[in-house]
Amino acid sequence: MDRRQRKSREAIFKAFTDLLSKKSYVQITVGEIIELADVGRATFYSHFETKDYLLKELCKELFCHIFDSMNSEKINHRHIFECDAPDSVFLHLFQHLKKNDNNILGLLSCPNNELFLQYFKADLYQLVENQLGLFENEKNKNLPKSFRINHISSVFVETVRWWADNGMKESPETITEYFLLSV
Amino acid sequence: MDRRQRKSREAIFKAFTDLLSKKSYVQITVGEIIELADVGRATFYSHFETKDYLLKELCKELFCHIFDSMNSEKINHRHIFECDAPDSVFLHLFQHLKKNDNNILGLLSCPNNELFLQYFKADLYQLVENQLGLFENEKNKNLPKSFRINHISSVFVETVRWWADNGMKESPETITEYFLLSV
DNA sequence: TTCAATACCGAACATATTGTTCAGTATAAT
DNA sequence: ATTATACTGAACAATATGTTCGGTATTGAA
Repeated sequence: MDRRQRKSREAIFKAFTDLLSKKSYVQITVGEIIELADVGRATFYSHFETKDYLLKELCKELFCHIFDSMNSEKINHRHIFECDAPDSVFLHLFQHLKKNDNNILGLLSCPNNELFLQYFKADLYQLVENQLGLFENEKNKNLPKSFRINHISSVFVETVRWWADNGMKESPETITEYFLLSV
Repeated sequence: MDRRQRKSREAIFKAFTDLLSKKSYVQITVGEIIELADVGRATFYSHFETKDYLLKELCKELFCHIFDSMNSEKINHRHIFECDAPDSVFLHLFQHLKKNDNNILGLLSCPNNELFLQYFKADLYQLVENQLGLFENEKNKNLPKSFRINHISSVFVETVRWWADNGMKESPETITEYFLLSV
């Protein structure tokens, strides 16, 4: 990719995430983004069809980052620890969220974040589906599969939201425990 | 209240809910509402500060309706059945939702419904808090109270959302069972 | 019935945002 | 050095929001 393109793209992302830490998605205008990113109006629209697409792209980047680093960490850990604890993948996710890379938590807890949650959950569904066996017990074994996937993903998101709304005082380990106890 | 006021107000509500059954909240413009309601622009703004306030008022009316009728039904039932089944209040809620009064389900499952969910949950929290004892078990008894209230309310909302997204094929009784098994 | 209060009308208005266009300029790759 | 391509920035049309105001119609009370 052309260096100019990359620079513009990154400037827009940076401006966008900076603004997201201050106000909610719907309150942010394209005018603000390009002013902060210091790029021309036409440049913005040559990169992103609309503001929604920008959010979509941002989510994609975030999840690539989180899931990739999660996978690589998992592979690394496998060399150190023999055990592959059932909850490790969610613990990792909570740990990444605590770092709050790129204001992802702001997106989770701000109003009018439905669009973001949609993307977040879509990725989460895959993860949960792979780990579905871990959550099976006497009570839930007869519930429809799609119901259980939706349920577990939702509980995860809501756990993060509660955590964020209450100042993230608990450690990732504690939150993982809360999550596993309530799911 | 002046009859004219009442008529305008109801015309606006009706137009709004009609539009909500066809498109999502953000896609609806004030212009469309007043055209369908057949009221002047100034009239709309003399009734509702913004479109968001209109949604807020609509939610308020819906919940008053649901909660009130729930309470009155509960009182009526108490005369017939001696038993006050622990799940009855949620079953009642599911039943009301199945009727889909005023396209409330459209609001639940449409994109960009965060604002509505906010109001929905706020009312739900009260209900859940009152019924919190019903959900206590060995696993969750040590979790923070606010976490549990948020958890149960979220699971309720997500259960309804899943139900609606899958065509509401299950009966309110079945969904109540799903809810109670997974919460 | 009369009358004062008030809700409504509707058009015009200022303001803000979105997304497009285009001619000119700067930068990259080869 | 040349060609291709990305950026600029201002202008533009289109759309939506929320306000204002003079005139009209309805209401509720005397």
